[in-house]
Amino acid sequence: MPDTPALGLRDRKRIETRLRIETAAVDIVTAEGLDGATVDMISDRAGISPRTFFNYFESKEDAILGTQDMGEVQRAIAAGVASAETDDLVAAIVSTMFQIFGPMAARTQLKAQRMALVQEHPRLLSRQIHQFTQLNSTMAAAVVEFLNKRETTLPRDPEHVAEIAVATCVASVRIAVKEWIADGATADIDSMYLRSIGLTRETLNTLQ
Amino acid sequence: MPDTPALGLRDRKRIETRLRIETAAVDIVTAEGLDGATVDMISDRAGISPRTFFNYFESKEDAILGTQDMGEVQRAIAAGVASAETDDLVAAIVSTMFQIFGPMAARTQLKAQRMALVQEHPRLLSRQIHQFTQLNSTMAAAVVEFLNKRETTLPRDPEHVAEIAVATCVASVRIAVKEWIADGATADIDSMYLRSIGLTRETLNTLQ
DNA sequence: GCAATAATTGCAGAGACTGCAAAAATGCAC
DNA sequence: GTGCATTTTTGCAGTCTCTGCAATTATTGC
Repeated sequence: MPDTPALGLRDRKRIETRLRIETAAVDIVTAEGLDGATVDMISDRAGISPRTFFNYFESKEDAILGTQDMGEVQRAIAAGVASAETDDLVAAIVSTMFQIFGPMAARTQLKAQRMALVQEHPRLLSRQIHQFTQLNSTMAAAVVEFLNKRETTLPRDPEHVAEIAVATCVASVRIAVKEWIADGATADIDSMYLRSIGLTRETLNTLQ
Repeated sequence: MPDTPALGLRDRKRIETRLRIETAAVDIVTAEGLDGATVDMISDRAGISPRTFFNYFESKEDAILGTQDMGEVQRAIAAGVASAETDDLVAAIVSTMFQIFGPMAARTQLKAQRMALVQEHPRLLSRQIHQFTQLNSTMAAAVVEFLNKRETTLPRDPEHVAEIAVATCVASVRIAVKEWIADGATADIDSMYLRSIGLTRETLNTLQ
């Protein structure tokens, strides 16, 4: 780990404010529904002005989803797939996703609450899919790297094959998470991971 | 084909108005960009009041995408997969998609223009993905049917495997279309279909 | 033609979001 | 701690999307 550059008061406050907004957003939407929650209400509970809300988030939906710095996540994903120790592509993709999103998903009440909201409100799901779509190309690029390193015979069309591979794995993670939520969000990350891999394998067998 | 029940003036006008709105929306967005185009401008060109615009479409994006009756499409998809003559699941899914969306996509200038817009504007893409996501469960159900009929050994988890299978095939269709657009939208539907199948096969081989 | 039904419209209003410039908070050098 | 530069917050005015409601107009079946 590189030295944390000793965040000053200004930065710490910013992070804290951001979290306060996210929490307020999720709480109010949980209580009042997606349309019942207004930016005014959220700002009010977070103790900021409505104008400041939009300094932190582009939209109400982003605040609810807690859109984090996607650049950060992108770099983590690329690094994760590239440095995977396995030669198994499915395992490389899925485990990278779990390394990155797993801790987010399972540890805090906020994240669990948020995931439930996403299942409940199609509009949020759509926005989240949009975020993931932006990640897909990064992941696909990392997968092409992966293939370049290990396979002697590359697919004829590595970029496009990589995109489909990513779509497949992402779908299996999404479905494992969906079931995790349906089960009351009790199981641990490892079992989600295993389930996700299992689903992918079964699907491949079925499709072949 | 069942007799068309001889649409009256009222219904014909409605269909025509709907089309005028879609066309106006696509034209103006093409010219002015997604944010440059307002509902007022679109309504104006379509010769209706802004209020009427919202009688036809829930949002600006829907007008641009020309959201058609999804119930119709859902039934067509279910029927298509169920009645596929092949035993090859990938072929069944992909060819059904092409049967339904192919004619839409390739025949008219409007549709081609629309597809270009979707590639260009991430916000539209995510909205469209969202629409497809809603189709996914219908398709997945049809796939489970398909598996029930043909496979002696069902996957342990047919519903979820079906969802992932659908996601995989949809992704390959999406990417084939994307490349079709990139190539200037010149190739025919058959070559898109073959390309889509080919991509899926290559991906499966790579992932196995 | 006439009544029933459906489509269009205007209007008023809520809510999301933006640009701008003033005010407050913070960081840093002295 | 004082003063100055930089950020952050905020208020305000304004645009745009979208909704409910009630009046108006068009289509239909009789």
